[in-house]
Amino acid sequence: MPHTVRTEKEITRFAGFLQDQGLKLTTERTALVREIFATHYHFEADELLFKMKEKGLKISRATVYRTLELLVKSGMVRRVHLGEDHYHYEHVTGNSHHDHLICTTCGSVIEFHDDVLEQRQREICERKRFTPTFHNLQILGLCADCRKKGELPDAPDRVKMIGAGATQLRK
Amino acid sequence: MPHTVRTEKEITRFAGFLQDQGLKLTTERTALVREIFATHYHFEADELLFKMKEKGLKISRATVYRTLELLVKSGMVRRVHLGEDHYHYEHVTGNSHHDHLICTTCGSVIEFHDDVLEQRQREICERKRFTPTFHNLQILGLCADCRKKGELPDAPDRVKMIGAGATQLRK
DNA sequence: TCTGCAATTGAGACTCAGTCTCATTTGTTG
DNA sequence: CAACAAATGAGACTGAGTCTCAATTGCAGA
Repeated sequence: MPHTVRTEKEITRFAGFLQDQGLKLTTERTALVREIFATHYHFEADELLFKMKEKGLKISRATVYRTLELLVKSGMVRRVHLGEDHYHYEHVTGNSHHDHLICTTCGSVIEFHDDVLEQRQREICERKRFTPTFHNLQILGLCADCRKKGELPDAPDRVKMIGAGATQLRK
Repeated sequence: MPHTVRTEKEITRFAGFLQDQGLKLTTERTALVREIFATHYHFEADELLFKMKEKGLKISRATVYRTLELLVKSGMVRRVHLGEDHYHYEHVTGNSHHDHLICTTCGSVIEFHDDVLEQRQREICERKRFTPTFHNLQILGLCADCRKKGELPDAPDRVKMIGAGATQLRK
């Protein structure tokens, strides 16, 4: 599979970040960035580990987590809560910030961005003399498809997720 | 320490819920509800376990988690993410829903509620034909006090928390 | 091109929140 | 008060994520 121009650009971007920090661009890091930017949904750390293994690249769990941490620091990847009890990751492309509608029945995730919401949040912070750096909004509920199928909303504490994912990934 | 009328009322409410479900009101559950409704900040499950132990009531971890689950189901307690990698809990009193401003420097949590924000979220859901059941908004940043002290905002992925809490709670 | 060495890696031990099991105990209904 | 389902405690277990340390590797300078 040929690497797209896009992913190669991201590798260059990451290389620049690493250089600035006096860190090194290794083959493992390169492979991980390539995979992450070829993935267009929210993924879990262990899922990424598993996919690398599938491709015959043996990269340790520690390296996966370490690289994700660097990518988050560089701003190229975001770590998000999607109603489950562990993190998901998503790559950040260009215009960047968005929030999530999460279907508690089928697990699908709809991204959205709304300037009115953002502006109102800034106003609230101002009133409370709070300096925001980041925010995180998940709306849980039932997507149009599940609604149509006559599903009933789950209790909000019982969010099950579908995943492109692979369970029992370890060892 | 005398139990307030308020907490006794909550016990009655929980008893009603349990009865409806064909479940039993045990001494452990009563003690936990009392403690939870006497606590006016966001607490962790292990913190609750530890406080019970401190009071000489030995209630197992399993019971603490099981009771919290029931309380969440009954709507009397809410499980929230506060930027850390595990859950916090808060009791729900009366008018209920709010969101959180979380200081990434000192860990303080400011609650707020804003109807404009809520209304706008409903509009967004409508436009996406999504049926919301619940939402969750955390704004991370720097509180007024930390701002005054000249603290700089942490990276958003590095949220440390103060706690009224007790580390090394197990066993 | 080669060298030196700090940065990086992998393997696996470890942590920590949360779940599960099962033998024993307890609340409630008849 | 008996019967029995529900609940409990102890501790084993799980799964995500972190840490350690010896071995390896990228890269800046000779």
